[in-house]
Amino acid sequence: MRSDAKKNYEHLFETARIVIAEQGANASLRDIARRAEVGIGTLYRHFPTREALLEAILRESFDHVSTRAAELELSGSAGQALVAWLRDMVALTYDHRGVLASMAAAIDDEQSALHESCVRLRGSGARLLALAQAEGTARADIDGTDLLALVSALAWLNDQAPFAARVERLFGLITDAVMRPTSTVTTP
Amino acid sequence: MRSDAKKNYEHLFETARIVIAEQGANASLRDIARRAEVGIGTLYRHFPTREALLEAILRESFDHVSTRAAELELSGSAGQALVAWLRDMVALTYDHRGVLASMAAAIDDEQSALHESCVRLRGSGARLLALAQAEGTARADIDGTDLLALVSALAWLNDQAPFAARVERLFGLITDAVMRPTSTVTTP
DNA sequence: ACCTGAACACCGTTCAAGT
DNA sequence: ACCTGAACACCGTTCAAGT
Repeated sequence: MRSDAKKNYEHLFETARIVIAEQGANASLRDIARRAEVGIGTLYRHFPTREALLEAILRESFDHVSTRAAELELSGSAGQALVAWLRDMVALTYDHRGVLASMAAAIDDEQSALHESCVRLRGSGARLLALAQAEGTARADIDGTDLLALVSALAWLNDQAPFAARVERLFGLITDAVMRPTSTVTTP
Repeated sequence: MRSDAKKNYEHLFETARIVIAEQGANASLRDIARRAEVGIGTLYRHFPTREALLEAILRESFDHVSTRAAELELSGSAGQALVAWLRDMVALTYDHRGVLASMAAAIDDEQSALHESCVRLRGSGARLLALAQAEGTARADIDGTDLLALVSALAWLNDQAPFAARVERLFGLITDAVMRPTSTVTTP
């Protein structure tokens, strides 16, 4: 990359980070270009889709959650590890309003720049879930996609003003539901 | 209302119902006016805001849920009544993609044309919840707004393609969580 | 190689001019 | 009274013309 292009890229990236933090993941791309003082075409050259821009901005946070998840896999209690992962995921979306809708859409869309990251994230949760299920602390009738769905739903609630204050409590309710082993028929 | 105005109103209403069923609650208002073959100003005259249009379209469904809720209040099991109400609410949003975001926003916004309907809806759920709590079949640490939040979250999941197929199962999970009485300290 | 911004096809919303 | 559609201020996205 030419040095002027690199400068543009980085300035665009920092500006986008600020604007998206302010206005959420659906902020105007035109506005980002304007505030970065580059032509709109330059934004499209560096980030051909909105997802590509989001991916760049979220990459750090994604990596953070993945790394933590790998650590958590080695921790003593699989149940506690799973709850910690759920907390990490909710925190991720606290920092980035409105990204969960894009992330949800990316799960089944292999063309999306967010696809790989989201699948990887789901995988990290799925592994912790499987461990907790094997341990008997998580209910057996859900999978990694269900888990992602639940976290996404909480994140969505967090974006709705009248519900935001209740996410904490509802997080507890949902965690309870996930962490309660389904009653199994015990043969004597 | 003059007869020509009434005709416009009704045609606009039917067209909007179709377009919103097709494209969801965020369908283009311009498109609705075009398909109804009236000027865009005519749409705004009859429905000054998008919420006003949604309210008109949803009124029937709202009334249906409210009426059912009143009947359910009289039924034998408050717990079963509450679950039935939750099902009704999810069904409401099955028929009207994308309305829950507007409904959520309307809860705290007294200016919204949807405000009254949403508050009434929340009230009907809250009463059923209180009965189930009194009966001991619903957990005591949530209120009507929490209930609406949970239903809204399920409805949102239903709008996300990769999660839609799982809403049934997750409905069960969340219902389980709501219907489990919180363990209380029993004094001997 | 990269940047620019006009151009195109859309929005939501308002309001002067018409009937 | 009511309807119309141009007008305004925005989008996202593309691409010919520039350096």
